[in-house]
Amino acid sequence: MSSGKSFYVTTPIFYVNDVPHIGHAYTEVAADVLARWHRQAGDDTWLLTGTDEHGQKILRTATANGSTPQEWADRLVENSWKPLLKEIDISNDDFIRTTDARHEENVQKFLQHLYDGGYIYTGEYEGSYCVGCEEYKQASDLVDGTGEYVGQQVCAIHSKPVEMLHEKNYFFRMSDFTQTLLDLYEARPDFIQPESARNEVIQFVKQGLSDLSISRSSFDWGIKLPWDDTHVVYVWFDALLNYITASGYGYDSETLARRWPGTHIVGKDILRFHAVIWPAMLLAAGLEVPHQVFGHGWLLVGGEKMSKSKLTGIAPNQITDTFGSDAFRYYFMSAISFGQDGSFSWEDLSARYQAELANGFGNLASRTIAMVGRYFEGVVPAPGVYEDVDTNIQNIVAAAVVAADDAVERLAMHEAIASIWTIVEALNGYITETEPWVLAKDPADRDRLATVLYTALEGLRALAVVLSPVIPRSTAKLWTALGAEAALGALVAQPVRSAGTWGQLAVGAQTAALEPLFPRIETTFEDSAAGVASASAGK
RNA sequence: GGGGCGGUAGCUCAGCUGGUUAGAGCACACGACUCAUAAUCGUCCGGUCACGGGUUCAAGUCCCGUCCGCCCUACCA
Repeated sequence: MSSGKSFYVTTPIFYVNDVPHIGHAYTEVAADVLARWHRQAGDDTWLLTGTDEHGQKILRTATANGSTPQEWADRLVENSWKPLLKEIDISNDDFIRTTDARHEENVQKFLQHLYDGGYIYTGEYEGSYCVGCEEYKQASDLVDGTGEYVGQQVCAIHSKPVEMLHEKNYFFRMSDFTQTLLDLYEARPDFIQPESARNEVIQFVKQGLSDLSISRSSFDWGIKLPWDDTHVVYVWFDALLNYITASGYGYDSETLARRWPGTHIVGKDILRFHAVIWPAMLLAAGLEVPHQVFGHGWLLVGGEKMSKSKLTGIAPNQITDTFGSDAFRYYFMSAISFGQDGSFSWEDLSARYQAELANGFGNLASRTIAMVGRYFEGVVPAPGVYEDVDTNIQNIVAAAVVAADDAVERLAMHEAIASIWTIVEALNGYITETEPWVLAKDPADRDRLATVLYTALEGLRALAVVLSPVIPRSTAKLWTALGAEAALGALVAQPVRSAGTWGQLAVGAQTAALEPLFPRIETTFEDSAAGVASASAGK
């Protein structure tokens, strides 16, 4: 399992104060599908996710809820975030919290290292401070005043003027890295993907980078600067470091060398932090920059970025409760081009579930297993002489596996699934064309019948293996029904890159009856515009 | 204001470095079949490729402009 090359993939860490929505789940699923695929490919895979727990906002909510920030974070991690991972079957190898000792201690080491290297200096931060909010405001948070404050800029929340305050801060010399970063983007076109994201970052950096204020002294819920404990480190500086503090930085150089550099899957909103600030931090510390930063798109509901305030925010369990985790994973991975924005609608989800999972893949498994049960007492029959229609299937399977692996390598999960689906379509056509139910009527066609059903079973075997990273639950059921485990071992241990090699299913193995993998679901949409749907599982 | 991306069949989207009659899935209609989750298979229907210029033997595909949509514009997520 660990003999292959390293594949270290990360998700952003959840800001614990957020409410889990399908956007979080989407990122997690994408990273998880990649991780599962690489694991089955034999790569030395590591999937990291976790939570970001520092910052003034969390301190404030915790206080408002009558608890300490640590207790507050603990509660959210256990009640919201870990359950989310379970709900959508995320196979993370580690879960880091920014309040972990391994994180806090080594963030301090990192800071000290930069400080000693001369990359951090004392400066003065100047900003518009709102006394009501007790925080600095950006220009976008200010509006024109009215009434007695006409002509002034006021806080959008309190409608009162802001004060210009000066505060001693420590700054990171990020500006030093402007050219180095541009050279990096130039030398490694795949460093930032997709192309659109790369363009945006390059244009931004070309304007020149400023130094970054990395400390705060107005509150204390954060990691203290080792040389000045009146300051805590800026939350992003803290958060980004999770990717290396989780894998040995500062305490286990062997593990760090084995994992790092990693591949970061992020939403395009936080691309800049990962593609600009983070590499600059690493360069300053003399560490390798990430292998790749991939910025995926937004999920759009009704053509707009979904949001709670517009009632388009959707909790993952609204979907999984009705359609199941596999359907959730399949839908978002197949229906949306990874990297681009994608439209979500209940109608689309429901239609694809029905057409692709239930009628396409699920029914293919049902009809095949049922015929083997009926015509061969459930025993995998020995194939006879292969004809052109049969070898054609073999070729399609082999080609699909190669294409899928190539697509996953490019993080194009949607393309991978499309390639895999050519097998589903080919097999459904194959069965219709070869008419095993007709062959079954004449004993003289017994051999031919065996060949046809073995071909269908082998196709299903390959499908189970390559779809396992995407829809782990249903493929596991299929694997059991195929009676494959005895001879081949666990599904998750099946080497995905050789899934196309024909004839792996053991002749004589006992198959088992299969309940519908994706049962028909009757849905009604009461108010699809608002993203509200009621659905009930039908039988 | 600056920057990025997009505007292709009813819907969701493919169309790479320009090259024969612009593709897929879904939906719709019709036909075949009955192993299967009223599933499957086949066929038909459907587009002035946002708009206006330009380059070219040839443009959805390159250039310019216009209109429309989404996003970013960084320091306490």
